Amino acid sequence: MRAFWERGYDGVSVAQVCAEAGIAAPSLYAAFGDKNALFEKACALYTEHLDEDLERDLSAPTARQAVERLLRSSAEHFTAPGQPPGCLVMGEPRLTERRDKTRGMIRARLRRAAAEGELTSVAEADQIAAFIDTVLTGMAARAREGADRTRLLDAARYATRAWPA
Amino acid sequence: MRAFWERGYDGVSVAQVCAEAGIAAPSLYAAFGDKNALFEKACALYTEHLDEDLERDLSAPTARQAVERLLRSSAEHFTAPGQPPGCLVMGEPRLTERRDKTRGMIRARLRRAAAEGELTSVAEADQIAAFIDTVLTGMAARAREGADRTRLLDAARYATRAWPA
DNA sequence: CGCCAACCGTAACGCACGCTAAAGAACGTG
DNA sequence: CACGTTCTTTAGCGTGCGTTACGGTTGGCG
Repeated sequence: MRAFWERGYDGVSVAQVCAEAGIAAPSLYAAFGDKNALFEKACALYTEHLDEDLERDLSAPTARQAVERLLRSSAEHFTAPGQPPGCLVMGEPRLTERRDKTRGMIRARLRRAAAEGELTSVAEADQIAAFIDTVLTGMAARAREGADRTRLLDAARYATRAWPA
Repeated sequence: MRAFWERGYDGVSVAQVCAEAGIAAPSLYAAFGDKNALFEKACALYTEHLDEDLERDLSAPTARQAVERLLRSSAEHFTAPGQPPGCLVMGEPRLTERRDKTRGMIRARLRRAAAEGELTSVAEADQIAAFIDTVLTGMAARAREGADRTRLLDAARYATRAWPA
């Protein structure tokens, strides 16, 4: 998981995984099948607590608080010490499906806010969702190329000021 | 250039470039040297008009207008019809240097705004620069995975509302 | 101690890659 | 028409990839 997280599916060779894991290739193949299956296992491990964290953040009483929490915890996750910078899901081209899922949850939360009167319309909710998606994607990419936590949190803080109270 | 733009350096094989260009490998090697030199030529072509466009956008009278123009023209560039979606520079891990240059120009423009009193401090300028960097990076990534122009412009519009007038 | 089964590392396969040498075609010049 | 130059094509090199067959080692059990 660490290797895929750092360098992506195509950037990691099976030999490198074997070296980092301290085992030989046949053992790895006996345990996981092939590189694809190994990657899916790594993804499953990575995304294990992702949905609940997401739901926890998004369950805040107001959409503004929900987005604030989401952006803040994402910035912290993308720069967690002892872990690779960025996000395995955001950095992997083939995981479009998983990203769409997250986007759908954000959009749903904002549409709920529109239905509850916190936002003026569903259209506004979708636009803000697109904006938040963009910021999250950017934060992950910036983290991977070395942006530190402070800078990401700065970006997150300004992003939450984007729509009027 | 199109091939590298669409799929990145590692995602493009010399054989594919040859097929798309309608020439054989030795001709390509005679003309460009090797894959790296070809890529640098493609980058030079891509970035040819990039700095002037950037300076044109950033030369707006106020920093807010400068950022508005930059975000808007970037959103349009990332979704230009007949061209690959996204940005060659933003999508290529090895072009960190080029991205840093763009970031430096944005930060310089916002620091100027701080010096001129449009922003309250250099610290605020740097924070807004980090935010704008993040949004730009995210817009390029979102464009590459299929986000349409409308969505990117929505994100750009909300990003410009992030700091008070 | 002897046996069997499970495990592990070595070595190799087929393939695609970046790259290049040498054969062959096209073309202007005498 | 013959020739020399220039470009293109064919074919192949070495390397690293994902993957797997095989022989040696280890460890538990009678």
